[in-house]
Amino acid sequence: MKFAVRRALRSSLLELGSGTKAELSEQLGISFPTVSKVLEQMTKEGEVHLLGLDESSGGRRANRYAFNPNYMLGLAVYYEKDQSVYTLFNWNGDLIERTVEDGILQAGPEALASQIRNWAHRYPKIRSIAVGMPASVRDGIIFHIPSYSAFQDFDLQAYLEEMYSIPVIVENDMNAAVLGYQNLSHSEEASLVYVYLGHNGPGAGLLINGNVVRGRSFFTGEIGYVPMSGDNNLLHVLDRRDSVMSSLVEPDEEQIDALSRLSATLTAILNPDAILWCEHNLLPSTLRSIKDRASAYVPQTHLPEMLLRPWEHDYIAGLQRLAMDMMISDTSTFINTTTTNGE
Amino acid sequence: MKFAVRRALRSSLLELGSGTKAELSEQLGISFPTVSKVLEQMTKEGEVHLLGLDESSGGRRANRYAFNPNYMLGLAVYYEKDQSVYTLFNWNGDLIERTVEDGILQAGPEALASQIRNWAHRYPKIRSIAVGMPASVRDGIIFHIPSYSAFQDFDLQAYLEEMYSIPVIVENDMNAAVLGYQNLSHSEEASLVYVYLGHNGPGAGLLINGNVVRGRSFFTGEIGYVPMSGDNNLLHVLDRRDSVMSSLVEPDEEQIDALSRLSATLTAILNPDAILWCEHNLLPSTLRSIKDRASAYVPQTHLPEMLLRPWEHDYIAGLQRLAMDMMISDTSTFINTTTTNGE
DNA sequence: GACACTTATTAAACGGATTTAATAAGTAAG
DNA sequence: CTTACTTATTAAATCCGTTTAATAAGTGTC
Repeated sequence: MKFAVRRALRSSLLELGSGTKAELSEQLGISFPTVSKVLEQMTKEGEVHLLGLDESSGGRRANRYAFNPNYMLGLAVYYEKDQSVYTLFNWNGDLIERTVEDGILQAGPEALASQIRNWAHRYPKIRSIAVGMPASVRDGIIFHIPSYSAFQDFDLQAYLEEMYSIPVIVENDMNAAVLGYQNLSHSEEASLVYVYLGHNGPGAGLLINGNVVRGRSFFTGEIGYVPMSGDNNLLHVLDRRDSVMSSLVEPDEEQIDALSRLSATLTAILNPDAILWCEHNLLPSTLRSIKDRASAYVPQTHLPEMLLRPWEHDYIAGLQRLAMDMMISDTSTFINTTTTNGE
Repeated sequence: MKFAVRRALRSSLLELGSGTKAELSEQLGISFPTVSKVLEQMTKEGEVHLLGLDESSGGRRANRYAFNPNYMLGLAVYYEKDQSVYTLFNWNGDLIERTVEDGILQAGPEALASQIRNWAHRYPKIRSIAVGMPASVRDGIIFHIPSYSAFQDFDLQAYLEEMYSIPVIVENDMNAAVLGYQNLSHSEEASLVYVYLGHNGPGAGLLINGNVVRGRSFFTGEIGYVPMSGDNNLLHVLDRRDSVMSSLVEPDEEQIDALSRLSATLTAILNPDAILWCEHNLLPSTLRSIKDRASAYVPQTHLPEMLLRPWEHDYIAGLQRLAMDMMISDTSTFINTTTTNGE
């Protein structure tokens, strides 16, 4: 059986928005008859719609096809201490519904699963769920989570997949955010660092040549430990007052210097394409100071782009992208047609 | 035409040393008849030899095949200021011939090509050439080379391939070394940092999740710029006396501290599997001091393996691996043996 | 040493995707 | 309105690797 062709067609249609059989065949390097047959089947199943006829380019007019954006839905969720944010979206990335609930992490996996159950029942078209967690994650297993011991070493992916028979992916918050930026900026092969300076201490998500870096012991991105001048490290410098966030509204010289050193260090080691900072952590003027000062440490031409970014937005975008990736590989239509628990 | 099967057979035979048709079919997931046909062809061409019959496992005894190690040869060369090292090896990685010539970089590409010409003529079986250079390289083009302006922005790969019609790959010295270590340690997906502390200032080769990192502007691994305490950076600290190498035979406290900070920084940012140091740069006791001190900056469990390595050895191994990769994909036998008439 | 049994290899049938040919649908010129 | 030409789609033939069946080559037993 050839899901492969269908997968390829899905991602091409996603990329192009719409396409004729000839275009798709050309783009994918798959022969016209094969594309034609699979597309025919997808049309019959309702996954693809016929948009109409193209303008003639001199001969017979071609049929133009597009994905039915509501054929599958994806659910992106992230959990933080004080809130849980659910985003339901369709194939186009359009927002269908968004709700913000209270924080639920302290209640453990069951509580989390029961909130998700709601969504799965209300929208049987949900074909994938992407879950963001403030934790180290590999292969769906939560390896290191600071304050919520119920999740420690818990295989959240298997747990949820078992429960709802829908593909689930679990990802760390900063990794999801950096994937989100990658997706929004269409930089497939880029090396990116997404820096977060928040309540739980600083942290970073790393993408190198387009791939997430996790590290041998899930310690990647623990930039709080980067040594600074004297006996300090970055965490010490940033955390000298009570709240990190408020302190950086008016950062002192040493804090600016520390972030410049971090930028220079990242440049000298990785030479990334961009460093992304959360816009609620830094003022634009602060970022300018950091950039200026960093060029004292490292030749300016090698400094990456430095941008202030809306973190929640990128985070959700990353989760959406992960959910989309799973939907592209979805095989459920081959096995049987959707069985829904009516209301 | 299906090179793919042949390529797969080559790499399987390389990995296993030898195999029966059934084993190879099993290992590759390719059907027995297909394996059989291609292997038959390879035997006819001399690329593969029949070793003999296996012991019976209860029924008919199976034919065992192995690669003819001398069917193709690879040439690995690296150029440094004072010497040029040529290594000729066969499919098994056995050394066939090794010569060390005087440094030739200052003479420019033509001189280099004429030395290579010698080898190509003496050994027409050479099917690939891997060239190591103390320079930033991407796609065979030399982008940044400190003292040898004749090579600046020169497409060395195209130049040599054009000249000898043999696949050529050009790679940076530290990148080749880290690839060499990866190969020798059989760690396909590892993240590794290979640190060099030498005459031209410190530098590092980075492998992340098994892939070479080059950086947006070829600045990856320029660890001399990593900021240290006060206004120093790593280069300043190491380079305070005339020769870096001699200074590190008896490094002072500050130099040990600098290398510890570097190790801690790499750990906090990348959390790699190993950091490799050139054994001619550091004494074992120095490395122990660095390790001890690094654990003051970063929790010890997250520190990578730290090893002293024979740099030239790893460098050559990396070049050999690159040459081997090209030989596995070699297609030249298809071109000149299109007519297969019996005699 | 014939016979049953196991495994390797070879030969033939099958299937799926591609290449090639045929047909349908449209445009523009005369 | 017919004809020549262009392009899209459908149908038939082909190619290639796999699945399946048949044959060859051993081993051990009675």
